[in-house]
Amino acid sequence: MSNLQIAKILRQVAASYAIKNEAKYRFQIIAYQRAADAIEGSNLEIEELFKENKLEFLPGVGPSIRAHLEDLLTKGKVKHFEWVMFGVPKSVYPLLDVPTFGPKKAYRLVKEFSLQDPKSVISDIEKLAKQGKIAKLEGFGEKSQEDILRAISEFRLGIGKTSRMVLPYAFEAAEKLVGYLKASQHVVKAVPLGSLRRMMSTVGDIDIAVATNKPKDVISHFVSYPYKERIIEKGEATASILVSGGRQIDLMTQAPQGFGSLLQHFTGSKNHNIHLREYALSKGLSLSEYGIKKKTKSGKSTMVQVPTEEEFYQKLNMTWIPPELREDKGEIELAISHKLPKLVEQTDIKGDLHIHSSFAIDPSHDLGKNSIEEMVSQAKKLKYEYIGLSEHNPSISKHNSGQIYSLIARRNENIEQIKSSTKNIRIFKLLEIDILSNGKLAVDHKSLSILDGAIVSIHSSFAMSRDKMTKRVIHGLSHPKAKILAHPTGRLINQRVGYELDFDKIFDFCKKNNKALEINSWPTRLDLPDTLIMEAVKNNIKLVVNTDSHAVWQMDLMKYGVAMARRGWAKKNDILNTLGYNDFNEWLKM
DNA sequence: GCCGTTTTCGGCCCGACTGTTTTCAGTCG
Repeated sequence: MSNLQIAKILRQVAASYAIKNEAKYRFQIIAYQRAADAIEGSNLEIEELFKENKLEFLPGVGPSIRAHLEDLLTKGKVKHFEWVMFGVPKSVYPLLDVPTFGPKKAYRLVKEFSLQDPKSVISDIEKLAKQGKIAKLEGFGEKSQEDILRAISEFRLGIGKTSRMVLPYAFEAAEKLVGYLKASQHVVKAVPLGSLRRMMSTVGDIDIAVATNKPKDVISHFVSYPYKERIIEKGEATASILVSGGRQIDLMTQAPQGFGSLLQHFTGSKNHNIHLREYALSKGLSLSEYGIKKKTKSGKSTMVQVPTEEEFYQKLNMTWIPPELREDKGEIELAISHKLPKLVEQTDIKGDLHIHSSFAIDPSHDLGKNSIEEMVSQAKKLKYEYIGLSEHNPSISKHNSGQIYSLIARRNENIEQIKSSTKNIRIFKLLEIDILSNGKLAVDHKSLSILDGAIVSIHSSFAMSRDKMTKRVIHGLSHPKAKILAHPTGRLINQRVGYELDFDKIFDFCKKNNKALEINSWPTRLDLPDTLIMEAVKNNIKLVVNTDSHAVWQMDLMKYGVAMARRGWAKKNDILNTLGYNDFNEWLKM
């Protein structure tokens, strides 16, 4: 059962509680929703966590829900869930997927019109709305009837449910909008926040905060955005629009002197904010996007505004928390005790080791677009100390091992020539080598011996059992020259989930044998994912941040890999390519 | 039902916006 399916069931339980007695089950509803959020947002498969007895490490899943999940995954049903859902027509649940429908509205309409069939309930409601029957109900009207019709039609078109954007695309979209907003003279500052600022690997909505003394003017400028499809809502301080492609953009405004609290609020994450606000409450403070409210002895409350985010956290006696950490994974406690780790920064990176040039090595996979010289020259521009050339190995179906050897040797000679005429940068002779389905490398020992090291990776036969795949990878990493496992999960964001690996075993092997895992910066890879980076860091596994560049411009993607490292709480000393040339070279030989 | 830098009991974030309403319910972030 997938994470999404499990989360959906938990949301149905929450909705059922809400339908039965919202007041009575208020906290159960929150608990089930929070558990659903946690499961949906986890990159790790719940089914696997369950098998490994690690469900308890999932925040928001306590003893009760954990026991229910165990029943769900072993028996396929849960007595307690059946009890909660008893009496709620099954036709309520499909409606919950349609925006603007919550448990109350869905239940009300299902009951009012005796709609029993979950398969047809959405079109049944659409028909009723078209017949004007919904507007006649008490509490409904023409406008809500129209809203329902639009929501259903947009739901059918997939608007709002479109796949989440990869980071660079989201940056581009946000930049375009910020540029447009800044054309208004009333905009003092405009900053993209939300998951984009936290550098999540994918971004759903684009959130933008504006500092202004004229919120009304800014909002009317915002909703006149030329690429707008429609206005979702428009108020005194905030507004939301839908742009082409079905993407939502949310805007919040705040006076410049209170902008710090808006930055904090709108950056999130939701769970970070909830935890922070609960902590503040225990100190007698109430937090919101407007500032910090303090109750005085007379019972009145005063509001303190803060212009910067640093001051916001400072007023709570906490260290400022980097946005990448704001996921409620322990950062608040550490900020209170001023013990947050110092995260790795892009300027710490001394070299990029996963570089594909256009050298005619006749590779098994795609060749780079630019020459070795061009890639090296770009590395110099980026102020790197070293670069690793790591084209794919020569195709094994087209060449025998002797031919493979001479292709690699020719590339090495080419590198040597460039080395002799190049100053201020060192070059490693690497290669990205396929781990074949039997675990052997696609290049033999003799060819490996003329390399400084090898990056190994999986590019075929993805559908393998977890056990077999783990053995395959470990076998591939066993050669002394194989030092780095590239894009370890094989995932492609929005395209495929990747293969299954037992990371406990991989970590163990890497630690004992001085191997490193790659954090691949390619926007649709971002692999390792942040949650696994966090695990790796906890286990003291060495990591390398690479771009996997196939062209000069792609070497700028390093920032995304570093962002993932930071989201995984990696410090400078967790990342091997922050080492100077000599130290890195030493490690390669280990 | 979850959770712990005042707590293993007793709390539980805070607000915007819309539609249908003369004061609020529902949904959303």
